[in-house]
Amino acid sequence: MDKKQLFHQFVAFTAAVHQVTHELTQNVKIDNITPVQYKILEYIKVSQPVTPTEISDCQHMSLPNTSRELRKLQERKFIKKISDTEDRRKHYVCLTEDGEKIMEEAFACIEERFQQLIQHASKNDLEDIHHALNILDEKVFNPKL
Amino acid sequence: MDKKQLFHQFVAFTAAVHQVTHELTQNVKIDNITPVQYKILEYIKVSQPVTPTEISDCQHMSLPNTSRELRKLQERKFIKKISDTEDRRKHYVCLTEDGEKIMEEAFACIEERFQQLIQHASKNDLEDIHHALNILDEKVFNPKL
DNA sequence: TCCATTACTTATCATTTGATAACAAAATAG
DNA sequence: CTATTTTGTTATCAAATGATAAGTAATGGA
Repeated sequence: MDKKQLFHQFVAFTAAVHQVTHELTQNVKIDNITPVQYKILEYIKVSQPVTPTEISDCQHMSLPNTSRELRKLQERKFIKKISDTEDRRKHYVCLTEDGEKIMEEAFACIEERFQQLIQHASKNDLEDIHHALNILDEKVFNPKL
Repeated sequence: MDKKQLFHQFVAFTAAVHQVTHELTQNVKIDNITPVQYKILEYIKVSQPVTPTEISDCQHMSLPNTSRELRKLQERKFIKKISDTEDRRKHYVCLTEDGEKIMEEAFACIEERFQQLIQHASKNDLEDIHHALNILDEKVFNPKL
């Protein structure tokens, strides 16, 4: 396996991944939420509780801009902030009940589309996919130091 | 393999893919080019010649906005337009020599980072990765109808 | 106690991006 | 030939995002 060739395959693959994730998420239309706000909610949903600094790092945006978007999400009652009892500079961000509700709906919508995507896969195919995801995760996308 | 479980693995995987592609491309800093413009150039690079309509569809942006960005890229001599001799409404967009140059540099930069990412992979690992990419492409991301 | 650092907020401004209307030219269908 | 459709452009406006300066409060170290 030539490493150069593998790179080209990798590029094509990531392009396909971006394309498909776009298709899966495009019809998730939460009322008046911007793409960046959705990304933040998605991150909170799977990682809560998180601090603004973690969101900032992970979503590649500055802390002031993160703070602004969090304020908007808080005003709309999708998230809440709890300050750390140890270090009172820190704030933990969580979804509210409303926030949980809309994110569960969003994920359900994405899952439905995902299931359509693999509807024709056999039991063996599913095993293969599972295994392939593991391999790539382990050897490329989540390399253990 | 439970399909629900597979979905969760899929979500985590795509998040990791986005994260890694961001890291691979983040230090590609072409002088004064916006993210959207870079995306367009990347698409032209791998698919040229392409029409504005194709770019518009593929990059999920309106034709007027596509046209605007193409004009800017043309003003900076990164791309050129050639009209179809058959159907003179159509314009084929290609990279100029300058455009080719900057995109080759960009890809070289990304490839370098990619090679770092897999530097510790054995010959067998590379085979595994190659195979895993094929499986996923075939069964999930480029499903043949 | 004083100073530096960390975590976060507020405010402001510029740029990028998205949305839409109006238009022109070429092709195509009736 | 005329009407419609396709392909693309220009112009304009609103909204989202990015960048930066300045400030607050809590922590921790000298």
